[in-house]
Amino acid sequence: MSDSLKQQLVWELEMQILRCEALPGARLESQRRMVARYGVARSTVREAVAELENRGLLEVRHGGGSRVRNLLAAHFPAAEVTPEEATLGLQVQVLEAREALEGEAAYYAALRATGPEREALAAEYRRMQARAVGETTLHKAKADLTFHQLIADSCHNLLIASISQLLYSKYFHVIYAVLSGTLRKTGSYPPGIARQHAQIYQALMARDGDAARLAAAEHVAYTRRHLLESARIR
Amino acid sequence: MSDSLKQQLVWELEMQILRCEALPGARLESQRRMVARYGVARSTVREAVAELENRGLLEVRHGGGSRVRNLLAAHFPAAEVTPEEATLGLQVQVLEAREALEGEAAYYAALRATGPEREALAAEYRRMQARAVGETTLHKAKADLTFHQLIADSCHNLLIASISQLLYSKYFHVIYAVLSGTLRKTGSYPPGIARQHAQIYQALMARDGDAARLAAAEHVAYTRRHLLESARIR
DNA sequence: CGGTAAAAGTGGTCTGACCAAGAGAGTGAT
DNA sequence: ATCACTCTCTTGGTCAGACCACTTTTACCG
Repeated sequence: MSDSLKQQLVWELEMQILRCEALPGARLESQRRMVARYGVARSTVREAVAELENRGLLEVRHGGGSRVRNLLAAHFPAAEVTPEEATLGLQVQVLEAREALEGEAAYYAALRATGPEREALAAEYRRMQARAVGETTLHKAKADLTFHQLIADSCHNLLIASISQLLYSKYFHVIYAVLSGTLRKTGSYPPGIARQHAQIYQALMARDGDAARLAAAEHVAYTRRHLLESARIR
Repeated sequence: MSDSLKQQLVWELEMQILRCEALPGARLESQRRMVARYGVARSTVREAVAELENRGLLEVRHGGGSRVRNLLAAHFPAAEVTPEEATLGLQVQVLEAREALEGEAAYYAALRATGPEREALAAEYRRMQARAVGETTLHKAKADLTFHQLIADSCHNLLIASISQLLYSKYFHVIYAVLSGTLRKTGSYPPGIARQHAQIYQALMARDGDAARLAAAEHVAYTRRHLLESARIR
């Protein structure tokens, strides 16, 4: 017994989401474009999209398009951590999580990133380098996270992409405190950071998963060492 | 901010189900009749119905219409109890559950049954009386349960109606064993049964909740006494 | 560079039609 | 009385095209 056209479209769109072809936060293709792509009626598209919205996978806005939801967001309703809450202990915890997460993200991104994703990584890396001179600490922190989120987005693991997105958004002030605290105490951007970004980037382009994982983990470990040493100097 | 037409219809239909205006197992109004009743487009109706199907409240069949699902069925996936499994101990347990359930069902049905529901109860009661002569035990058991299910359906408590439906269908062979076992041992239909049905019926028609509850509970207690006495004779 | 307005894009709803599946009624045979 | 079969009607599924309402994007002006 074959499934209805609507059900087939539901599965097709669901697979796109699960396979990270449509990432959390990203716009889903418009209903009219789906009509053209799949050759079905707009009412059929609407029913399929409505089912995914109902199941919590999509957020649909009248006139505003449909977006893929972060499926973990509902399980993590904590508010964004404020600068005042960004204690040293919490900074260490966030770095621990990042070390575990970003190593694996880099590993799989090295192996799985598609052509367009690699190009996006290259463009973002160049943009990050070009802006390394003269940018404020806030911009540097944001550029760093944009780069890492791109890596997470390119590893084709919906959980890693979703967790990264939540981590970087909810704990942005903690991550920013790590960077700005280190800068305040050492007077300069730690020189290893740029080198490590380069190592991560080169491993990604070389599709060397092990090297990417090592470089990413060392990148975070290096930051943690700096953080703890700076805390000791006080 | 007002809700969409679809959302309004979803809530309207959901309320019908929760208020027992559309009972578990019953056919929902067809899509075309909803178009006429609510003055909205058929695609709007379809989207509303699809949402309720997706949430598990409805079962929709191509060409076969939509039916209200028993929301407890999914939590009670046990198969129907077979005649061989209908032990004396299980018969007693079923009677205990019936005593608790049917007393409350009768109470609220007495207070809440609508005009058409009272008419349906009256018609079913007359039909049950008319067929009391010459019917097989199986028919008598089924007529008895039809009457009690009607009472449950008329009490406007979705949980009571749903539990009753599951109890009468999954444990039909246990309930039938109670009746046929009593008949086998005493040689006749216990005379109190018809009188108790009459008492229940009269209390319902008089909208006497307390009397209905008492009569319904006594009806089951009487059946249990007979069952246990018959078991002792063996 | 910022603000505003217009245009374009998007979702929501509608009308009317046609296709496909199932339910119910009627009839005949056992 | 029951079962099987056929036909009709009802029901859901899908479609094309149109229009309304909301949001986003673009272009222009100060």
